[in-house]
Amino acid sequence: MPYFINVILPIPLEKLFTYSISEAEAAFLQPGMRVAVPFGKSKIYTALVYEVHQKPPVIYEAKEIHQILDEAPLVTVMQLKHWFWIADYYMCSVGEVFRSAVPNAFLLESETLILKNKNFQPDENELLDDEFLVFEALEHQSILRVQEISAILGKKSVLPVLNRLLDKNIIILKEEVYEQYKPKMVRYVRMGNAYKSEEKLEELLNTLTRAPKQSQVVLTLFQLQASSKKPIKVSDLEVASKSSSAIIKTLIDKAVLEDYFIQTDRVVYQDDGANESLKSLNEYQLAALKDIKLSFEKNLPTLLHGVTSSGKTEVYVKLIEECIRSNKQALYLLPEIALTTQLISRLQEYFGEKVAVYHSKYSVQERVEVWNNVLANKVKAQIVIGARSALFMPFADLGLVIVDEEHESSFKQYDPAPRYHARDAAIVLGKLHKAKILLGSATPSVESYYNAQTGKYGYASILRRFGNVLMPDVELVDIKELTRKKRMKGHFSERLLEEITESLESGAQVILFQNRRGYAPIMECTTCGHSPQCPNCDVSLTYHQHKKQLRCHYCSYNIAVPLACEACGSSTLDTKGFGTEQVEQELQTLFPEVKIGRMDLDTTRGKYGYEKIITAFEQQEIDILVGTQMLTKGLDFRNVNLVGIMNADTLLNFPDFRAHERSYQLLTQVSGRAGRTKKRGKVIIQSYNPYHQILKQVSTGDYEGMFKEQLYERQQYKYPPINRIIKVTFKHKDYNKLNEAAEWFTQGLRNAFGIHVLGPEFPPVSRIRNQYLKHVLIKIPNGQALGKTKNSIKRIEKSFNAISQYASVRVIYNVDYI
DNA sequence: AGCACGCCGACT
DNA sequence: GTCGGCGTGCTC
Repeated sequence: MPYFINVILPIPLEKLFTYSISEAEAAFLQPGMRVAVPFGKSKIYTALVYEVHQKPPVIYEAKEIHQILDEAPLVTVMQLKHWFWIADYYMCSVGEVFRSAVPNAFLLESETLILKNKNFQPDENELLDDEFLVFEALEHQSILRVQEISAILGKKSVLPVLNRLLDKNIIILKEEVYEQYKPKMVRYVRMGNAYKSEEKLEELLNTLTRAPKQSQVVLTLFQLQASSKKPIKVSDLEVASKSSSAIIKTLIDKAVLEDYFIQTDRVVYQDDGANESLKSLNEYQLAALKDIKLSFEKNLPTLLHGVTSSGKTEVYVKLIEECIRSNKQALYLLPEIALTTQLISRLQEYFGEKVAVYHSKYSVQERVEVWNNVLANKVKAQIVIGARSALFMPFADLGLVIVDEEHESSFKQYDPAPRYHARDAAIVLGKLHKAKILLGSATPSVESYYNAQTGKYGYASILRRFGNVLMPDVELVDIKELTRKKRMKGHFSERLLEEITESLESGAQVILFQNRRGYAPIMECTTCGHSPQCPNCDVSLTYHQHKKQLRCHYCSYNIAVPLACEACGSSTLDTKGFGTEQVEQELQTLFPEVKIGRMDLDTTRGKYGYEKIITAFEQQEIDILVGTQMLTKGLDFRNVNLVGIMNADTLLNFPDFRAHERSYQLLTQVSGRAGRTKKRGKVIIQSYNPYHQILKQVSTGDYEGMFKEQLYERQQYKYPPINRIIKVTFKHKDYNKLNEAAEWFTQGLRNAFGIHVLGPEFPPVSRIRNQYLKHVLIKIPNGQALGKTKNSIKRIEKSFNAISQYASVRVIYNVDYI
């Protein structure tokens, strides 16, 4: 009786693939185990077993699997269920979910190796030049990679040569699969077998009298062994004996010492014994906690609306504590940029090594370790804290899901697929596990607040700051008037400068917010009006003074700053607009004595770039910190009492229906950085339009007002949360083909959904990396069945792809587009 | 998505 | 004449 498995491959194809297996393999394999399978003509992929069965495929012959990679399932059945939900809801393949859900190290791929055929002696004279080169290389090195052959021959196309050699029986090809994950081994040392007895040892020490360094090492090893029974690390021995690795190596070579390896975990928690007990909650936190629990009893996901600095984290900690007490796992999701050492070490103080961190800056191996620990339901990974991808951990028994900064748009993955919203996917995950779900924010998204109002979510709030610190005093400054009267110093109003001076004099720190990096977004010739453009994208190049470059923020194209206008040749180049670099520079001119730091994408590269700036600011080595929206998240600086927003208008005028909501959130969050201790903080918002409703709502902390207004507008224009939206993007390098294709597809959509289809339209940046883009928005009324709608869209796509000239146009779906 | 196959222009 | 450009179709 034949056996088969259906597997998930990490590729963007809708279907599962069927492979044949032996009876023994069928008895062994379970859903969630990995197998290596041949795919296409030459590739071997890692696939995940979805089901084992006995139904032979009808229209094709199933290939055999290459090998089994796991002894036990790596992925749980619950996860598979969750993956299928994500694939279905966000309109992508399960394979794509698979690809982004597991650590990269689990997805080994094959590499073609070229080996010499030892059973065959060719006549060298019959070989062509390039064939001989490869043959000769194989005489020296028995295994070659395709890439190496390409280097030997000095050309790219090696396949024809390899095929000829293959025909002549000179070489054999081998697909090698390799595990990327190697457990970390620590090297230990002990005495060699020959020297275990005391007399031998004495003999040894006598022979070593002329090698004092070596005998020192041996003696130190004895001391170390005497003081502790534990194995001795080579590195420890080296330090303790004040010797070098060369000396130890000599001893190992002489078999006096012997080294050996033990596997260890890379992620080591340093317990400094400062297990701080949880601060007791104040009355407002307690009240919120009570409300949360009431709503948990009704099995509702619950929104915790707590103003900035109200102590939401303490409430989370209480809930986590209860969760782990009942021996369940907890998931704590945060936006990437809020995952600071500050917060992690705080949690580790409470929960010690039970906390596992999972995010993109961790190495492949570290991620594998967290994965394995969660899968085995180990105590040391009972609490997983991480950015959005942490929700893909293989939880065995999840009891609590917390999504902090719930409103953050970075929870939505933009590229590549799956374009999921971590908050919503986490809610679904939580429901699968029957876990408690808490969303927290100082400025909830309109969606979540709406859900709380309509009873889909429970609701709890903390509307006081911790320790009764007052909300900051927000002052709006009209820079339109001031600019007209020429009373601005660069981009600073007098009011802002006054406040900065005052703050610095009182020894406090200042944060300045400008949501644009670089020096100026545009460089322009004042003679002819020409501005340098990116050759690959439809944008002006941004001027970065620090590096004396013009850069494209979309494709990283860059050139040196030109001395003269490339269009008319005049040297009248000027800049338009301003970014963080310029703010920093002006500030330095205005306050020459003051230390200024800048925090944006350009200064936070590298694993610890971000940390360094934050630490410097914390330790008050920096007086004024200029930055982009990176500043907004979860940073807790005690000594900041002034926050300045250089220009609120770029935010407000962003062409998107969420621009106002987002401005409110961003401005409120930045403002929240001011005055976190006793003294009341001050916020200055500069704007050309200080009478804007949103700015007023920010200054009075009127969330409710903002929400009502936004909801009204969304109702009027049929946007979320009233309707769902799916954004369809078309992408192609040929402008005309893209237009035609988008038009064709949209017509199909209009036939199906009528007026609920908007577009096609070019986005503000209509070409990126030489690919033109066009968007279509589909609004789906609440009553309309989502599944059916998606099916109709997929049907339209099918007939679209059947038109050969359109087939090369990429179609990208973004469900619940943000 | 890869990757092979196949058909066309530009160079040793 | 080959090399490599990319358009097309397929993957159990």
